[in-house]
Amino acid sequence: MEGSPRRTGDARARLLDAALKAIRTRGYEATSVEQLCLAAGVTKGAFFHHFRSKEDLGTAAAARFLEWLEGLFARSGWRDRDDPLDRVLAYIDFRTAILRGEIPHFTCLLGMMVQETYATHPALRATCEAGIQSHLAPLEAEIAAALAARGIDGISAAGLTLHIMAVIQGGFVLAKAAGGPAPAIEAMRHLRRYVELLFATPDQGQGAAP
Amino acid sequence: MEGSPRRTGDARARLLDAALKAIRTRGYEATSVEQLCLAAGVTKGAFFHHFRSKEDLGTAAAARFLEWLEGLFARSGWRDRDDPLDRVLAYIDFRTAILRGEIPHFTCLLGMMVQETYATHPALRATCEAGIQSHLAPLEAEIAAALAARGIDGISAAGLTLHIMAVIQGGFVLAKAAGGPAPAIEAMRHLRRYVELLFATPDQGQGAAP
DNA sequence: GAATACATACCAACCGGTCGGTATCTACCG
DNA sequence: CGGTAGATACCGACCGGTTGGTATGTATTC
Repeated sequence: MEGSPRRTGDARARLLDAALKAIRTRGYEATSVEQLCLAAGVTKGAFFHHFRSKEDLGTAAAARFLEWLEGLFARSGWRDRDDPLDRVLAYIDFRTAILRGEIPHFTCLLGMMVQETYATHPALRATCEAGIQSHLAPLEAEIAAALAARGIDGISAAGLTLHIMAVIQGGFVLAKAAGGPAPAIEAMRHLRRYVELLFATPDQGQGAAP
Repeated sequence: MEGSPRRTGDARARLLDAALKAIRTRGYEATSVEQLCLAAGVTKGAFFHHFRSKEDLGTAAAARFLEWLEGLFARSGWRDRDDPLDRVLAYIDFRTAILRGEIPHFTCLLGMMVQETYATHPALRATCEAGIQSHLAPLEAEIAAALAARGIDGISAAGLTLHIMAVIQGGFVLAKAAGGPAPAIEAMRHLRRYVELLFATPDQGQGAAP
């Protein structure tokens, strides 16, 4: 009776893990619930016990991915520096350091899924957008602090945060096209240089004459 | 010879047009050949007369998209300036100017499709990669010329081209997440500033303000 | 004994793809 | 000039397999 190895209770987690891998590899639409069940070693009954629909699975997968991502970034210690600018650069450096190994291991489930579903599954689109925003919030706070510390105005923290995320997401796209992380790494190198340049510029915010 | 308005012969073009729209809206996997036939007003027989398979349609759609894109950029006249750097900036400006209207009208079929197929359809992945490279080649040439003209080394034209494309593709991802082009426009603004900063050599003041 | 956590069996709709047939145009022959 | 053989363009019924989803049954836990 004691220590009985219960197989029950883990079906949901196994399905979610399978979903993360599958969606990051083949995308949301190309991932069928049958394949997912097969990969997770459960049956369809288990799937629809834990998820009302495939879309519901997508929502849960987005949440799970975000959890995993936040754990990863928390462990990286990118916010441990004293200077806000150093934290921003540390974020970029960590993002670059992640770019190794197999493509599905470093790409973004939210970015992939939102592209497939923005026009067809409004709920999934909103979930992905919220997830990205949630991940970006602390970065934006650090950028705002860095801008304030150097007295730079004329540049919004939100805008620069968006730009950074664009380079990251675009890097993923190019990595998939190239079959490896090289283009993404190159793009991140330029991004770092931009941030350095931006904060090194002696006098900023002269954009009076467009 | 002349004149005779033949209704036949346009099925392929209609299918391709429908495919461009559908893939840019819902993606490759979520687009079924039956939906395509319905949208194009033809039957399945016509589809499989012109395309061996759905993957073949994907290849043809990529080629068609590239054709359309090249026509668009040729008409924009971004290479008409005298200075190579101005051409690069004109490319960025045109890319920014395009960011209007409905999302499927300005996003990239190649970037979308390659993400869905990089792991499952190697031929489509290669086609998309080649298409992106083909579009980028003239931009890279202008960047190389601009770097040479200012005597800037330590920066590769290919790398900077990749970075620019990453911002563009990432902008599309964020636009789909946000439901509008605003984040993409913001990212492009930063990209332009980066290129300006990069080419503005502090000790060599070449003030060619337009 | 009620709720939870699954498994099994099943379904209608849809998927990519095939196949036999037809209408139209072109090439060549006489 | 008419006839016809062949290629091209397209139609629409059909196929086996897969899709997301359901209905029901059963073992375990609280």
